[in-house]
Amino acid sequence: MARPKSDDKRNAILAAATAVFAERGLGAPTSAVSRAAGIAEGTLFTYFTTKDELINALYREIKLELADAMMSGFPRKKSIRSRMQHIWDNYINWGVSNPEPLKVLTQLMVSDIVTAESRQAGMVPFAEIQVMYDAAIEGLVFKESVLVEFVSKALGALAEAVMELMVLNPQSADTYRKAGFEMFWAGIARK
Amino acid sequence: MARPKSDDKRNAILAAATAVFAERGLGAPTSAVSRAAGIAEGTLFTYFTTKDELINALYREIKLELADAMMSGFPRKKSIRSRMQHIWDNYINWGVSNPEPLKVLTQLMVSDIVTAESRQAGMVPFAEIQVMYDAAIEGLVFKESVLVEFVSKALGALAEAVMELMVLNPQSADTYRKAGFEMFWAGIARK
Amino acid sequence: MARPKSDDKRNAILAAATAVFAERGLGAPTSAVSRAAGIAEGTLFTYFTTKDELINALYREIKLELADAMMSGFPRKKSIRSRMQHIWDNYINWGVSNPEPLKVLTQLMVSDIVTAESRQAGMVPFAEIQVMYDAAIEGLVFKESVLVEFVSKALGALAEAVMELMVLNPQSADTYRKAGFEMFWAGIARK
Amino acid sequence: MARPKSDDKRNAILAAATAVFAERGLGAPTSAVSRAAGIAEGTLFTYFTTKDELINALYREIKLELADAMMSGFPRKKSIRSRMQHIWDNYINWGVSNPEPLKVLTQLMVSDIVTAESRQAGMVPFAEIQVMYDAAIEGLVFKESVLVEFVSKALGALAEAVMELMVLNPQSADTYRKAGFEMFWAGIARK
DNA sequence: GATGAATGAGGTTTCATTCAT
DNA sequence: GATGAATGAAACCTCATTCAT
Repeated sequence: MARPKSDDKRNAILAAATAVFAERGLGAPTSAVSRAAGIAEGTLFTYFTTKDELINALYREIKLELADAMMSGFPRKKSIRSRMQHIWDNYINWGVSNPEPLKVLTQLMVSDIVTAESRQAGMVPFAEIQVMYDAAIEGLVFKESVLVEFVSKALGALAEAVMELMVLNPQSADTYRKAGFEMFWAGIARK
Repeated sequence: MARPKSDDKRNAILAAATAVFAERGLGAPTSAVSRAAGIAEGTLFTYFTTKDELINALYREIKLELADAMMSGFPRKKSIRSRMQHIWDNYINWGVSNPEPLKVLTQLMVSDIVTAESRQAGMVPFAEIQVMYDAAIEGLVFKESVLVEFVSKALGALAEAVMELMVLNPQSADTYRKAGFEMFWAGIARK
Repeated sequence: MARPKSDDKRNAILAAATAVFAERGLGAPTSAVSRAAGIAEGTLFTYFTTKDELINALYREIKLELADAMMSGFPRKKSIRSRMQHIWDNYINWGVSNPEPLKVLTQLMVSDIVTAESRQAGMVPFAEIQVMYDAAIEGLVFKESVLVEFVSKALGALAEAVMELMVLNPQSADTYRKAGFEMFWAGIARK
Repeated sequence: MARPKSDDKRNAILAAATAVFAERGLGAPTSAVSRAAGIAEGTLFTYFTTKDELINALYREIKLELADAMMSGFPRKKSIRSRMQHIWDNYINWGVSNPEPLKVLTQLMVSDIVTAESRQAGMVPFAEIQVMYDAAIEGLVFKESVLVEFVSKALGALAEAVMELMVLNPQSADTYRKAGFEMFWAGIARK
């Protein structure tokens, strides 16, 4: 089935789903999504044959947006630490300015509805970051015991923790952001 | 006095709920839980008036088990680092040997069904750990910029990340565990 | 099965049922009745094998109370009109001072749960009134076209109407009561 | 524009509800209603969001039909007595030829499910009758002690009583009908 | 393609009744 | 006899999905 007519409509559905799922959880009815998108209940299903498919598409979409945000202005020529800091800052900034996608992503990450394929696909746009990790390991920038998958996992976990704290205590936001990155870098970097 | 409400049955329901929710998510039907517990559909509701109440009770229950696991053999007399390490190791061990409660807890933590009261109650058994954090900050063991809430959040986030990696790559389990704690400690400790 | 031990308990159940059904309708759960009666859920069923049986017993009970109230001080020696007036007044008084039984009775009268037998039984205590009606017809006190069953039905219908109005507009209570009886008597009596 | 919500279907549901509730009481399951209406269980809820709403709609519907029946051919130019007689006869005729709506209406009238708003709405189509009552009182056709609300209440109560008797003893139907109206009129009219 | 009424399986919860204690 | 936990059949209602318009 070729791509349906209107990309606008598809995007409206994805945006609506983000808002609705953020507020009511993934269990929210598709009717709420279509209403928020300003389309008929049935129309949703010409763009996504199934609620599960919508959820998987949403996962990939948010991951893509996140990757975009993290890579925008990526300082390819600067030091590993600078690049790392760039990723960290952009991630945090994105999360803080996009609380709904962040909240949905959090739920998506622990949901069984998201398939292995979608998770795979969600990692693709982060390829460049992976490449950097590998280079950093090969270039002896990271401790020898550190494994690539640990780097990204730790960064993600710490960033999420920091974002949650920032939301709870906005006045300490900068302290959290700095402490988080320091912990990350001290745990990764050689010496 | 008729049959008393049995704690065994209550526990059976909680155990069944853990297994069912771990496999099918919090959206799993209560009928699946009662079937798994070996009781009639209606019986579940003499122990928990509502599905939401069951979920909240389950949250508190798992938190309690986790606290038990983390505090068992807690070396009150040893150094902060040792005590920290103890908590870290026990948390990781508990998670690895209790994958179902861990999975359910992960979902519970991002679910709107768990009330603020339950979250409050879930923190009570961790009071001793909080006390230790405070002492460590006052005793200048932690960096001056570190805030208490950051300590626990970071520990939790890193531990979860490490556990996930351990499940995915069991052969690197020890490397992850060690790297995780090192990152945590380096990010927290003075000097 | 012989009459169970405690008549007190049986009466407590009946009284509780009156209160509960008056407030929540006949659809109210038996558990609410037993709670109001201060007994265990199961105990109710040693006194009434079935909810339907309880309801039928309640119907007969209320009818009996009503008959008692209506016949107390019945002026057997006075004129038909006086005796009629007595019945009318006592009915109205009973209804006004016993709103709960009245409300339940109203529901009982249109409910399919009350069997033909119960309705039959409910009429027995009113036998003396029936006798009076017959005598009045034979004695040419009533119009020749008036049929006995019409007399009692009309009295009941008008009395209920009057009671409802009295509850709505207590300040016109006496006007209603008087107008009601006048209508009844003028419609029944010869000349 | 998809299938429009059909009035036919709405009416079918209302008709089915009348039949089902007449036979089994207001406690009858909605599934019985939808089955009788020849629609799916869920469809009922696209027309009435709630069972209570269905019941309230049914109340207003029956009241409307009744008003229609009572006012058809209303002799606006004739005497008060003639108009009163018209209303009486039409009410009785409607009740006798529509036993199911009558039975349901009887239950509806004592049910707590019917809201104050619905009762208010149910009175609207009877406005013209009210106007006539007022005129009759002002024009000194009624006794001075008679209050408007008593007129309608008494008429309703007597008519219902008469209808019940007619159903029980069809061969005395005319006697009841006549006696009923005479009682009503004698109780109301001056002289 | 868009619409939204129709569908019916399935979900949570209630409740009359039973029966172990 | 009294108790109240246990039972499981409904009950009402929701919702993903289909399909007539």
